[in-house]
Amino acid sequence: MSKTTAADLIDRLERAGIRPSAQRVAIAGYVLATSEHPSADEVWQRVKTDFPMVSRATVYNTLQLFTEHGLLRQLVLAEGCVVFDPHVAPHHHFVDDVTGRIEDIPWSALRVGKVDQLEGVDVREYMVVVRGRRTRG
Amino acid sequence: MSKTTAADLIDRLERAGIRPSAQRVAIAGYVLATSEHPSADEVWQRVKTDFPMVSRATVYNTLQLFTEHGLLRQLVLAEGCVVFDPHVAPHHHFVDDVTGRIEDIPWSALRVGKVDQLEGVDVREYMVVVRGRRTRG
DNA sequence: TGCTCTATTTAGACTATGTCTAAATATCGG
DNA sequence: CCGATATTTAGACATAGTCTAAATAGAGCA
Ligand SMILES: [Mn+2]
Ligand SMILES: [Mn+2]
Ligand SMILES: [Zn+2]
Ligand SMILES: [Zn+2]
Repeated sequence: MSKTTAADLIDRLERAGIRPSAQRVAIAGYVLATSEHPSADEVWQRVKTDFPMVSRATVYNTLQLFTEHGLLRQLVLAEGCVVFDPHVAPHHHFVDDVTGRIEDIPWSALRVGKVDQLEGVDVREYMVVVRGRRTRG
Repeated sequence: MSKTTAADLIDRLERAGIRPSAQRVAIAGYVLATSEHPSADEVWQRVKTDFPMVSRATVYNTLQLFTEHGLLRQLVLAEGCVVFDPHVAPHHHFVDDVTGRIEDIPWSALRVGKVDQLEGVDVREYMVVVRGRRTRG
């Protein structure tokens, strides 16, 4: 039953090399503990209930700061930002960190196992998303 | 060397149950042949070079129509639409089709093979993205 | 303590992009 | 051709990410 106290949060921010301002502690109190995978604006809405005067820019900047210091990851999974792919058969994707370009990986080029053993889900589709850099090729 | 002709495109649209208006054929001529994984606005910009008067609404509606008829897939992979995850260790994700909720799948729950055999890429990270519905559980 | 420099926060403008509407246009069946 | 339907259009609207200049808060030092 270890509840995350303000002192715990301050400690964590300081160990990450981040000065623990009141705003940053409030943001950390939500976003470092959630399992909700919130968008930046969702974090803003949520933090405002405890800290009404926090600005949108502070929340965005703080999330970026936490990410740079390894306390958060950014996942490109939010609905509403889609790209279109005329290749409708199952395949995987590679996203180039440098250019942002999305490339196809043939289904047979990777092997994914144990998907059918997932509990409590009715799987419609799945794919591997690989991120990195292109080398010579 | 089979170039996609307008007649081919019209045929494909008709077989999909879509009336082949001039705008739809112009949009199809780009988006059904590309390997670029474009966003809707990128499709709009591109199609406008050949068909300057096409409206944004038509492009968005047409992409939706093509998707509903199985000619396109929508991929949630575009940079700029991120969610934040305090769980920074490698893991996979399940996205609920009904609620949009993103849930963690432990790294050990799935098995991914042959990633190290990908040619021409320096892999920084990868994950499986599973989409579907929650059942009882 | 009070001063000065720096880090941080703020409001709000700005941009980009997805959505919606009502009117105009094109196409179809008869 | 005519009336009905399908499609397209311009532009308003909404949402969310970015940027800026000014205000505030905090740290280091006299
Ligand atoms: Mn998590
Ligand atoms: Mn493709
Ligand atoms: Zn693809
Ligand atoms: Zn996660």
